[in-house]
Amino acid sequence: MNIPIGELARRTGVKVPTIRFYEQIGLIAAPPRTEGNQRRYGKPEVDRLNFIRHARELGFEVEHIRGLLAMSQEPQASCHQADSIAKAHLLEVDRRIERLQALRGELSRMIDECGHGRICDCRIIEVLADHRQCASEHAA
Amino acid sequence: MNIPIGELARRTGVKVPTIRFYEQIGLIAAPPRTEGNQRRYGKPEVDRLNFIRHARELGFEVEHIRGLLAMSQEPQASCHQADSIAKAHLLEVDRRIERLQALRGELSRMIDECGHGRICDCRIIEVLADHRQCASEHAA
DNA sequence: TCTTGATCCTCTAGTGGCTAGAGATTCTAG
DNA sequence: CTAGAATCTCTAGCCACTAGAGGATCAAGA
Repeated sequence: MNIPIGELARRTGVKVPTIRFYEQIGLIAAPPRTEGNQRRYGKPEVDRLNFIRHARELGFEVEHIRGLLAMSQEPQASCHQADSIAKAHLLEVDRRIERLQALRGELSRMIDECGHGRICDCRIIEVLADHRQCASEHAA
Repeated sequence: MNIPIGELARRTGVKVPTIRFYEQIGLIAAPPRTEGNQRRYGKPEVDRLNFIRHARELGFEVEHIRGLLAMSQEPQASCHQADSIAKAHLLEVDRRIERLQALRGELSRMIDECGHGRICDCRIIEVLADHRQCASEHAA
């Protein structure tokens, strides 16, 4: 315990200025300070920050994360509300997965079909150039 | 030909201010203007913008797109670079899908349990907070 | 105790990739 | 000729950081 900000950064992979930024926007609470005005953190902050980092990596917006955090910290709160928030999140997550999988398919198809030769035969470029014509004609 | 910017926007799905922005950052060339200083585009710009839009939708960064565009204009060059840009991107997409699926599982578990009246053991935070421990121990 | 160098502080400004809005001009159909 | 849609430039804003200046504090060793 009594972790200084740099150590917190090391443990969570969130950079020091970003931690201060999160405090500023109220995503994490302002921790106690030393006599000399330096921040000191505890174990809960490590968890919370790790959570935030993963959620950010997953592409959730800060506002979204605020909701998830709030939900997780009110175990006694009305189940109705938590339920509907969670369901909305689930829907959103499903949409994301769907889109990423479509994207994945397209990317990997592109890569497969790239003959590793000249640009003029490279499907990566071709596919990006025009989605609708790529299977049919390319001589005008 | 002689397409005004709004028409270009309609044909490519890229918004008017975004087209001007792309010109500003040099992603597309400054087109000729009318007497009255309005931009007029031709067919090549439509293609180029479509390429850009599609690549952006696939999540490629502008700098990557710059590279892909440059490559596409040297048809004799090797497509090795395009291939590696796309592969790196694919890896990233895979990582995202994996994490989202973990989150999805946890969310839907929560929702199930919520149906039974208890959210007091919500583990959303744990799941996202520390990826490495979630399968093993959660009683300290 | 003093010093040194790593870490910390606050503050302002910059980044990417747009997006919005003001206020003026130009184009085009009737 | 005119009305109104589209265009122009410019500035400022958005989100989620990131960088850097300039100074204070902390911990370990001499």
